[in-house]
Amino acid sequence: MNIPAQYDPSLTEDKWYAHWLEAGHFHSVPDDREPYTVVIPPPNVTGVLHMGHMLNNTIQDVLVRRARMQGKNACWVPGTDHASIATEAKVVHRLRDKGIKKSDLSRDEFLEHAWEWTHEHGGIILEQLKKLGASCDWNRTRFTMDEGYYKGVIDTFVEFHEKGLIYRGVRMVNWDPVALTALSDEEVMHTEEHGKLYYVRYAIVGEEDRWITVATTRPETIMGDTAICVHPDDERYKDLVGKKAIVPVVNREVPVIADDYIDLEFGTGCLKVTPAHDINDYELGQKHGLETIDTINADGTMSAEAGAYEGMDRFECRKKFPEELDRLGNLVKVEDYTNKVGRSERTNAVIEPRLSLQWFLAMEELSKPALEAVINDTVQFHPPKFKNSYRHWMENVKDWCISRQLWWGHQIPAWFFGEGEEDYVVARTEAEALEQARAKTGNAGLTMDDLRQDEDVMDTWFSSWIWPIQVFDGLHKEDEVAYYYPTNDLVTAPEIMFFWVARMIISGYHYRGEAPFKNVYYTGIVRDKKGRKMSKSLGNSPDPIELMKQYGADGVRVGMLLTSPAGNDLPFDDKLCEQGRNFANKIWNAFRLVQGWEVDEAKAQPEAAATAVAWMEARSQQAMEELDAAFASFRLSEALMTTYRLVWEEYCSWYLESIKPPFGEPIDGATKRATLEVFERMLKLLHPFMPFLTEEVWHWTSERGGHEDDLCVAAWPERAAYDKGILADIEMAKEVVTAIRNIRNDNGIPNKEKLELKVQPGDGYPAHLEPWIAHLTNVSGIEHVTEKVKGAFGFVQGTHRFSVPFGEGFDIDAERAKVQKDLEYQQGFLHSVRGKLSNEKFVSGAPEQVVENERKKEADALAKIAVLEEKLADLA
RNA sequence: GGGCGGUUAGCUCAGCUGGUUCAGAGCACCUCGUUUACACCGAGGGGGUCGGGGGUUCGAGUCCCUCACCGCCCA
Repeated sequence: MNIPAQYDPSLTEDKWYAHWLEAGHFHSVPDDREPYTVVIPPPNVTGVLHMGHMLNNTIQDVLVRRARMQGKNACWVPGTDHASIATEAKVVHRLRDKGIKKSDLSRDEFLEHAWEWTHEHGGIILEQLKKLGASCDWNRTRFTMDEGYYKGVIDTFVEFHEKGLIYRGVRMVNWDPVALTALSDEEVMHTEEHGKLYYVRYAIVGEEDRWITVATTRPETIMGDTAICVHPDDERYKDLVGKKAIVPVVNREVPVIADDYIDLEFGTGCLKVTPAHDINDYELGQKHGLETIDTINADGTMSAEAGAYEGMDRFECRKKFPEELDRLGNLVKVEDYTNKVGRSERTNAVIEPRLSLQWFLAMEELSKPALEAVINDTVQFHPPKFKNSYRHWMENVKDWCISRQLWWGHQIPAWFFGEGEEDYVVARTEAEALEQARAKTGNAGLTMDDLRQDEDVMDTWFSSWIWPIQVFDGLHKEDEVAYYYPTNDLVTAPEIMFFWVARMIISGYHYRGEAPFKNVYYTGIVRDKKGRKMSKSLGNSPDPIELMKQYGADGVRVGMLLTSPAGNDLPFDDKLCEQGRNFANKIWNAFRLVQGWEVDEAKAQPEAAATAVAWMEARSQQAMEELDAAFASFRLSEALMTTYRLVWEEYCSWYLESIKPPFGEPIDGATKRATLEVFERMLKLLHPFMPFLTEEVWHWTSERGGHEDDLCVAAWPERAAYDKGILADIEMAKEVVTAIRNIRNDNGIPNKEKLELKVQPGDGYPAHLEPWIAHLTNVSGIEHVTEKVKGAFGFVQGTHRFSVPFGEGFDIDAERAKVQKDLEYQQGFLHSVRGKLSNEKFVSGAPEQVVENERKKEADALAKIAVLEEKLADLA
């Protein structure tokens, strides 16, 4: 058998993935086992895999694979999100490239294009996840607009409407003038931007040369002003309240009103009130019964109300309008100013607050159990710091604007039959709608032609908020949802805590009476090494598929996990994947070594090997204990690191070196079997992190039968009690080995040259480790002596004194200097210990155990100092 | 403006209820090494006094106050 010296992922990964699929290892059906369920955060249907998906899905796969091996009925449901606004924007863009305007198409024609796009791109990202090794149950793949899911979304709308929780109302919404739709607050990003602050004066009616000056960042809205507002306590303007001011250019008389909403310090202390274009002004308008004049069209151009400016872009108008003000003598001054501007998350367009008729879901009552669940840890957040922002948001939750002026999505199931505010019905189907409309109007002759369905669609999140339920068709059937719901863990990004996580918890309580998952693991953002967010425009985002080609999927998975504790951003560097690849290679080579040993059953097990086997057994048990603890608290990078060190440090560097038979000689059967057993156990522990490599090696280490023998479904190793004594003993012995290696290193003594080792044993000296030490240090033997050894290197471990007699021509001065340095350190240490012990308050105040420890430290230090002083005298 | 989190080796991070040499890990770095699994390697090593200041305590990265800086969320 000739196994290549380097592991080549390209030869194994596709092979094993196909094998697992064929074996049906990822497919789940309800049975009598405990379920372990994860629903994927559905990526946008037209998206391509980026580093964020890599991180997120690697984590999910680790959790799912581990659960599967633990004997749970693991079910990871994949799928995609129709992503209403993002997808529609892409389709519009693509049509534009072909010279087609959305406005030239009918709704049906447009949707045809959108579906075409969806079918073309819909599968890509899921195929990419397979490369990563994601063990999703692909038979369960869902899409938020597939038939059953669509129906579920419509049903929720109708049901909430029947309950009176969904209502229609005129509200100030965040308007995206590019996408031509309303957005929820969560879809608006606020950034600081440089602008100007314009000071504009308005003439007061009936007063000679009396003016009132306001400061505004948005002069183009002046034509929509319907009042001037001052603070009721403001002495400067008190006498003007109740008078009228003249809006420049349009020469409209508006009242001067007073309201304590006004900030006395800002600008001039006077506010122009434009209820149509500012949320606060809108509220002021409501309160004071002001007129609303809309001067801006849906597409961001000026409306007919803007007179000569009609049709001009709002930003162009912002430049031009002040010029006219200046000519008329109304512009007092212009200052540079920095203020917060809201932009659309999707189109980056500056949001225009706009009044419109939208659908809303009343949130206050609905969200109460969802708030409680997170506060009392029924749903646990990892890391828990996110609980605070969750609470803050939930305590101030606003009604959810769920309508969007788009075509791609779930069309709102409302049909209008007249122009009156209440002239509509909400129903699951056209037939139901017609029936209801007939009843409502009392007109039995009404036909579908008399009904007009609402053009709008629902917010994307209004479909994904029922994801953990409806992927199992849980709104319509009980069989599967009863088994899989609630799911176990959700892995997602903190950015969508409000968009998605909070709302899933809300709908979970509403529909199932319990939260949809027990744990939420928040990943961080994958950044480049300079700490910048990865983005297309910066071109700093590596192509995950290329990365996997270069380092193997296992290498990339390890790379993603190495430095990303929950909630922390991940500064990504190819180096991390390289480390992952190197680790894979290390495991591969450990396997090559072990596999290559010929066994001689007649050979007795050497003592050193017996010691090593006992130690490795205990050490791997201890590591499993640590691993379980790390998983229990979702510290996955720590879990990986524990495994990494167990394999590389303990198994490869210490264990294998201590059982290696001399060159060309066979190994005894007992040692070989034990070595393979631990190795296979480690393969199991590694499998969730590195599924491909481990499955490959697994099939090399033993004869494997059918699919049920795959590592993918092998039983997770059982924990057992272990010998802590040998762990401590070996730690001491390792120090001895290192000390001798140091003597060789410092004095240029080759490993091949045998050394003598003498020891004056102290209390609890583990003599049984001597063969192990001798094996690793190439000493001819370990001799017990009762007196100090002259002419030797020396070191102390615990109370045991070791000596290595000098060979030919060693550097006595260097040795003396080293001993001197050591001595000074010990003296310093003794001094600090005695400092504590001579402190009356310490001795009386500290617990007995602590004081006792200090006394022991003192004794040890004294012993060491005595040895070192002797040594120094010896070397003089 | 409100809220939250952070500041520990060159980098990324551990460090739970204050007390064993607790100052740790991985990577990077330096020295040595062509020993028959692996140079995608091995052995060894240097490096931080825990952002600044103050306090509580016998004792503080670990608790409290304060300042500075950074990040995130919300308005």
